[in-house]
Order: sequence, then C-alpha cells, then structure tokens
Amino acid sequence: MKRISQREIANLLGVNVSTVSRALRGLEGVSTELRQKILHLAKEQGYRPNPFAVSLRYDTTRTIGIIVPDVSFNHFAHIVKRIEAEARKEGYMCIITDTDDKYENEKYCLELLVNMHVEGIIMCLSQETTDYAHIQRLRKIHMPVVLFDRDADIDISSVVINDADSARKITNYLVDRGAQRIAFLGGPNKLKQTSDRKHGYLEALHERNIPVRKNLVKCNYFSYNSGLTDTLELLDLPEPPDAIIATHGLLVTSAMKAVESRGLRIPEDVSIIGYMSDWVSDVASPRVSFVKQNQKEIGLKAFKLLFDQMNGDTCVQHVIVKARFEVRDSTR
Amino acid sequence: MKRISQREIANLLGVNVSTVSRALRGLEGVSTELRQKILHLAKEQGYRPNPFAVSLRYDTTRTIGIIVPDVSFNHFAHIVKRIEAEARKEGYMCIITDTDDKYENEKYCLELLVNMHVEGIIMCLSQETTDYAHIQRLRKIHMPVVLFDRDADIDISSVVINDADSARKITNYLVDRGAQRIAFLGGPNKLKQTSDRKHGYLEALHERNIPVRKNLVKCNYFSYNSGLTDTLELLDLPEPPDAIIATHGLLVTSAMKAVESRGLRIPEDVSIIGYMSDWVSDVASPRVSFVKQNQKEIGLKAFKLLFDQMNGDTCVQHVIVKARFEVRDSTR
DNA sequence: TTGAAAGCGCTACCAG
DNA sequence: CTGGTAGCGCTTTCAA
Repeated sequence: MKRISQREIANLLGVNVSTVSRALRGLEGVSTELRQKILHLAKEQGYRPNPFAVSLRYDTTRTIGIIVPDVSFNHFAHIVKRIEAEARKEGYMCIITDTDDKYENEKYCLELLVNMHVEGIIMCLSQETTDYAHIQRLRKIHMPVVLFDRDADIDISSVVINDADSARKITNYLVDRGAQRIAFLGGPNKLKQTSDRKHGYLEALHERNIPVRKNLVKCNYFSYNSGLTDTLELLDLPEPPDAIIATHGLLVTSAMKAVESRGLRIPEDVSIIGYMSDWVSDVASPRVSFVKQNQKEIGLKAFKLLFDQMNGDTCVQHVIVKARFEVRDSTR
Repeated sequence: MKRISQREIANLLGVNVSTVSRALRGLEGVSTELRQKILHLAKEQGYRPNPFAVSLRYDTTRTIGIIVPDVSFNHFAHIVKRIEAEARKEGYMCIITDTDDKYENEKYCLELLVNMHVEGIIMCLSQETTDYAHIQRLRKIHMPVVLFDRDADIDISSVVINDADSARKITNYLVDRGAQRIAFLGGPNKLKQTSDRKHGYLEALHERNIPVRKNLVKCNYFSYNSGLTDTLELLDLPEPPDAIIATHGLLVTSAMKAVESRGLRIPEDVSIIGYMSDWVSDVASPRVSFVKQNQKEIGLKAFKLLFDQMNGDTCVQHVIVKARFEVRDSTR
C-alpha cells in the first residue's frame, strides 16, 4: 500500500511526469481535459507529495524546532501550545525537545534540530547555560532563532517579561504592606532573568531605604529541593523573613511547603509572592499572589519574531510582554 | 555559509562522491590515508548529511508524531515529556500537535503527520471522537500507531490505566467511609474511558446494594465550565451528593470551586476523589485524594509499543498501566 | 500543450 | 581500493 508518486500517475496515464507535476500544482500549460484526468487519478489513488523530495529540491522543511527546559512545567507547556498553534496556522510543524534544564542537553538538542534542517528555532535557555557559543554559531549558518523567557546579553531576538520592573513593583508592594525583611529566591546568578529580577528587587529596597540583608537573598537553582533547603535556611535565621519573593513556580510551591512545615501561616507570618502561572496560583492554598505572565502572548510573539526572521527580516528585536502583579491571598 | 555536501568535498579533494560517502560512513574500501583526508576536510567544513536526501533514499525520517488533546494540561505534558525522552534515546525526533480536544483538529493533525512521513504516531483521542475511520486508515498505509490514555474498541495498540477497576475501588472506598450518594462526573458517554470508569462505579454500587441515582451521574464534557455547571446542578438537588468522583483534572478543580461557592466544606460536607496528576493534587487545598496515574510509565510504554511496531512487530497489544488510589485530605 | 532531461544530496551497485 | 552511474520524487528549463 505504498504511496503513489507522480511518475506512477504519469505512467498510468501515459503522459510525462512534468505534465503531472504542472497539473497537480495548478500551473498553466496543461489542457483542461488532461488536467481533469490527472487530478481525478491522483485523488483516487490518494496521491500525496513526498515532502522529502520537495525539501531536497527547495531546501525547505516547513518545520521549526522548540527547545524548552521542561515541557511538563505548566508555564512552558502553555507557551509551547501557543507556538504550535501559530506555527500550524502558517503551515509549519513543530519539533519539540526538552533539555531537563541542562546545558549539555541544550547543546545536543540544538545540534539535532540543526541537522534536521528545521527552518527556525524557538528556545528557552537552560538555567545552567552560561556559554552562548552554540547559539551564536546559529547566526553563522543563518538559522533564525528566538529566545524566550530567559535570554542573555547576546545579539539574538528575544521575548521576555519586564523582569526588573515586575520585581521592583512587587517588592514595593510588600514594603507598602509593612514587610521589613523581604527574602528573594532566584535561580543561578548568571542567569540574566535572575539577575534582572534581583536587580529590580534591590533597587526597590534602596528606594525605600530598606537595608539589604545579603543572607535573605538565595540564588541557587530552580528546583523543588533547592527551594525547600533555601527557605528552611531562611526561616532558621535569627531574623527570619516576613515576606518571600519566589521567582519560579517550583520555588513558590517548595517555599510554601517549607513555611507550613515550620508551623507558620501564610500570609499572617510570612507573605509570599511568586512568578508562576495563573492556574497553579489559583489551585494552591492559599491562592498565591503572583506575577501574571501572559504565556499565550509570549508564545505568539516568539513565533511572530521567528516567522519574520524566516521571511528575511534580519534585525534583532527584543520584545517585552508586560507581566502584571495580581493580588491573591498569600500577601497581607 | 551554506552547508557543504559530499560532492563538494569530493571535488575539493579530486576524488569521487561515492568514495567520500564510504569514508564518511566508515565503510570498507577506502585507504586509511584517503579516509583521513576526507574526514578531516568534512570536520573542518562542518559537513552534515542532508537528512532529506537520506530520507528520500531510504524513505525513513527518524521522526514520530504525537497528538494530544492539550499539551498544556499537566497530565499530557508529563506523558509527552517522557515520550520525547525515550524517542530521543532511540534517535527519533518528535513532532507535536495539539487538537484542543476537537475531532476536526484531530483528523487534520493526523493528516499532516502522515504527509510528513513520520514513522509512527502516538496519540490520545479527542473527547469528541466517535468515528475512527481516520485512525483505521492508518493501518492500510502501514503506519504504526499507539493510542494512550483514551482508546476505543478498535484494533489498535494502546496504553491505558485500569479504568473500570480504579473507579470500582474508589467507589468502594467512599461507600466504606459512609458515603450514600456518590456522584460521578465524566466526559462524553461515547468515550470509552468514561464508559469504563462509569461501569466500574456502577458495578461497585450494585455490589454494595446502593441504589443508582441517575441524576447523580453527569457525563457531558471535559472542561472547567462543564464541571462547574454540572456540580452546581448536583448540589441543587433535593438530595445532593455527599461524595463526588471527578474523572478529569478540570472536573476536579471546577467541582471543588463549585462546592466552595456553595459554602460547603471538603471533605466534611462533600468528599471528592479525582483522576488527576500528583502534583496538582498536592498543591490544591485540601489536597485531593486521587487516582495516581503513572504518566512516565504511560509515556514509556507507549513509545515501546510504537518502537516495536516500527521494527516490524505486527501484533496489537493493549497495555494497562495500573493506577492506584492515594488518600489525601478531600475524603472523610 | 506536452515531453525530455538535469539536478537537489545521498547511497548502492557494478566496473575497473 | 576507487570511479562511474542510476535512482529516490519532485521541479524547472528548454525544446518540440
């Protein structure tokens, strides 16, 4: 039950392949009568163009690659969903790869996608990534790329939220509500997203004349265990925090667990503000006051940027999708 | 900065393409000296085989397709993650498509994947799907397929959980704990997963001599709004349920919201047991007693089944990944 | 309007 | 050990 080819159609009808090709694509230069016959037979036999022959011919694959640290993480899953929807509208299929937030995997995935001849790549850096040679190499081979969520100071288009700004706002909010010792839970210091958010947090403290306590800042790793350890350490301080900013969903949930495990109440004893997705915030208890990121918009913009690049736009753009603070029940 | 081809290497070295091909693939019949030269140049010039030429030649793509109702849904996202990991180990890339749980999209995605010449497809039916012609057609073209999570009475390999059995167990559990009016929230009746689970639920009621109340069974649609409406209707009954079984994550969360909105307490007034992922159960409040499905195992088994099929195994297999009930705080 | 042939990059087969 | 050549399915150019 092999798929029928143009040649076979041609043979069956006793005509030439090139005629079949023209007829099938609706080009001029085929008599209406012959065209009808060809189209009819093609339909009957379920003719489908072989995409590899086409790709080989045009060096085009109608395929893009997506690299995420963790597809099963709600935030990324929503972004991926939107990218896929947009891509499909434009006739592109998405190849998805998951790095488990590891640098080595990221390099490997990138290589696989390049070898596959995807026409563009949308990716979120792993939290471990501090060297960008693998990404810069893409420019040399003219591979369109867009970073999202986590970018770096390299000359590559990106879509991120207002990291510093949002952190400044929530810090101010906590200060307004009387917090004196605000802790900050972030990812690796080298990650621009973390340093940006930390920067916003520190800025707000300065503006409000709140002394910075270095031991309230924990920037280690985005993981549940790391969040648990860090928060427990914070709570064991002689002067424990009365508020916590957690910059990743896993840090939010682990921080909450840690606080509860010490018999403390949220928000009475400790306020918590998280960077997390709506839906998770909503289902948690108490509902978490959070920085609402518009994943659909991030996905949409990322694809748009990529699409423009694939169509020849060479200018590097940095898009900021504004996130806004939403008050729920985890803050006083 | 176009990618270099075998022919170019051959020309540069003044040898024949076929020699280059052999050298590059480590085949016999090339002098060590010449092979060194070729490999060296290839590396220097960053030679990568063109996968389309290879695909065209062998009609093989090292690519599989995944179709899910909703990638952003935690349960599916975890399964996808595992499938992708397994596939990559075997050198396959995954093309992901999302149907938004719509039948029409499902047909379309399937067609796209077939046209792309993926070597196999792993899919979860949309809740709307009641006609399986599009899937059975795949057998005719010898496309390996595996269904997961939701299957149907068709002759296609599948991986599901012990649907009826698990439903029977949790119903029994609720009865043991004194529930008298257990409601059942499911998806469309035509969905085998729903009818299986409902069957288990009814069976348990019969065994325990609990009269079946038809108005406690709501099998409409997997969605937050549907769950909300259905639960509110249940609560408005003259004899409202004292326990609810919700067979989908969205139905669980919406049911809980509905119960809360009526000022009722979980589990004091209404017990709830859900089919949902660990992580969501854990973050909810109260933590939801749930049927724990092993998504990693489902993903793993689904890929294994597909992989076997792709390697010529023609027998249809139905794998059951046992789910087990985990008691948390939403049941008395 | 139709046909013939070349070529995309690669592999396989047969000669030398 | 190496070269030549045909062919995978399709498009394109040129010729009839």
